[in-house]
Amino acid sequence: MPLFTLTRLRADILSILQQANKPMKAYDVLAQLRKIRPNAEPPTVYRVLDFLKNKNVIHEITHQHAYLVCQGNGIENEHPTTLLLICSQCNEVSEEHATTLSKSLLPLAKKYQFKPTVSTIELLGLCQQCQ
Amino acid sequence: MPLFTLTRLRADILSILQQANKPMKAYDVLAQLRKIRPNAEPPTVYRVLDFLKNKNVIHEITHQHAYLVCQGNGIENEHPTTLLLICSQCNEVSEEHATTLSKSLLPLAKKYQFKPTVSTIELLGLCQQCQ
DNA sequence: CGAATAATGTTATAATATAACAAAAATAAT
DNA sequence: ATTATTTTTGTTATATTATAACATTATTCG
Repeated sequence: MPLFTLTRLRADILSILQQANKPMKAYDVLAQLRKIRPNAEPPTVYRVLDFLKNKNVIHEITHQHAYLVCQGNGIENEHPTTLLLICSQCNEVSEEHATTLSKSLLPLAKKYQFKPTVSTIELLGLCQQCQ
Repeated sequence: MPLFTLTRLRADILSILQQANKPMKAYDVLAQLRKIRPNAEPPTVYRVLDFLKNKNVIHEITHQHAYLVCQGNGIENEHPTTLLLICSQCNEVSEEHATTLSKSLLPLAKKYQFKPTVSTIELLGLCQQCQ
C-alpha cells in the first residue's frame, strides 16, 4: 500500500508548490489553484496543505504563514531534525538536515520530560545575500 | 538611560501577561486590557506586543499565535539561545536556555552563510503531563 | 451491491493582524 | 519658556489567515 493517497487535487496543489519552489501563502496557492479549478475555496486548500504537512511532504513555515515543499530528498529519514533558515529580509528559506541538532536538543527536552513530536526548527536571520 | 520606556500602557499590558504567566492571544490581552481601558483597540495591543517582543521582555510563540513573558531572569544574556517547549496538547510552554544549542546550530547556519538574528526556537511536542 | 470511510464541495464566519491617518504626550533645540 | 521634533497612543477601517459546520461525491471493503 502507498504511503498516502495522492489524489488529483493533492497533486495539483503539490505541483503548484513544487513549481514555485519557495514558500507560498495559502491564499496564493488558492489563487493559482483557481486557474485550473475556478470554484476552489479556502477550506480545500487548507485541508490539503494540512494533509501534505502531516505526510511530511511540505513544511509549514509558521513565521511566514507559508508553505514550502520539503527540499531534502528523503534525507529527513536518516536525519530527523530539519532546520529551516528563514531570511527575514527576502523571505528565502534554506533547508538543512541533521542529527547533531537533535543530539543537543534532546537533553534539554528530557530535563522537562518533554517529548518532541515534530522536529522542524525555524531559525530567523539574514541570508548571505541580505547581510 | 533606561533600556526602554515603560509607559503606563506598556506596563498595563506587561502586567496582564505576567499575571497570566502563560501564553496569551492578542485578543485575550485586549479583552483584559479593556477592563481598565474600555476603548482599547487591536492596534494598541499589537503595537505594544511588538515593542515588548523587540525588547526581549516577552516571547512571541508563533505556533500558538500567542505571547508569553520571558521566564529566564536575565539568563538569556549568558545563554543566548532560548528553547520553547510547546505542548501541542495543553499548550503549556516551558522555557529553557542554553549555549550548547547554538553551538550545534551555528555550524549548520554557517554552511549557508546564514546569520541568525533571533535565537528563539520553538519545539513542538508533549509535556510530561500529556504523554 | 450496499455500508462504511475518505475526500471534496460549499457557505458562512471566526480569528489574527495591519494600514493609514489623527491626536496627544514627551523630549530636545533654540 | 516656546517651538520643533520625536515618540507614543488613539481611531477607523479593512486586510489576511484560518476554520466550523454541513452537504455531496468518490472510494474502499465486506
